[in-house]
Amino acid sequence: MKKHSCGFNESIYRIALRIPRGKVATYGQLAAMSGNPRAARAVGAAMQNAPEYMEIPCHRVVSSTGKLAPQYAFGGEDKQRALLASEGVVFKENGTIDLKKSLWRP
DNA sequence: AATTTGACAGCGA
DNA sequence: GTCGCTGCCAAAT
Repeated sequence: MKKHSCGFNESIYRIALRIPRGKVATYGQLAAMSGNPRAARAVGAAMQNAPEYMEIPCHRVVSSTGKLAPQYAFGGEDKQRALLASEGVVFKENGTIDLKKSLWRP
């Protein structure tokens, strides 16, 4: 046994991996599931630190407003949008995610 | 050990 | 309906 990263991050990764394909979860939602409904920002930080070998679908994690991550996060919102759409996520005309239909429901 | 940053969320004008 | 500011948490430097 050894100390991996901090427990908080671990919880976030664990939940993020539970997000089914075709659905998306908000940072605040992951935060609430990990036990800190106010740690939405910490979730974002955790995602940024998320090791690639974990294969975390961070592209399925979006803001509560249905807005996607900034350009520097995935190489372009357009890219993330196409990827999510490819998985079955429903988007609105304005390019934001339709959380009404694609929000992950545990 | 302390300070600053950050891929947010919620409320108000 | 759009735009901006504040508040919260944890990690990294």
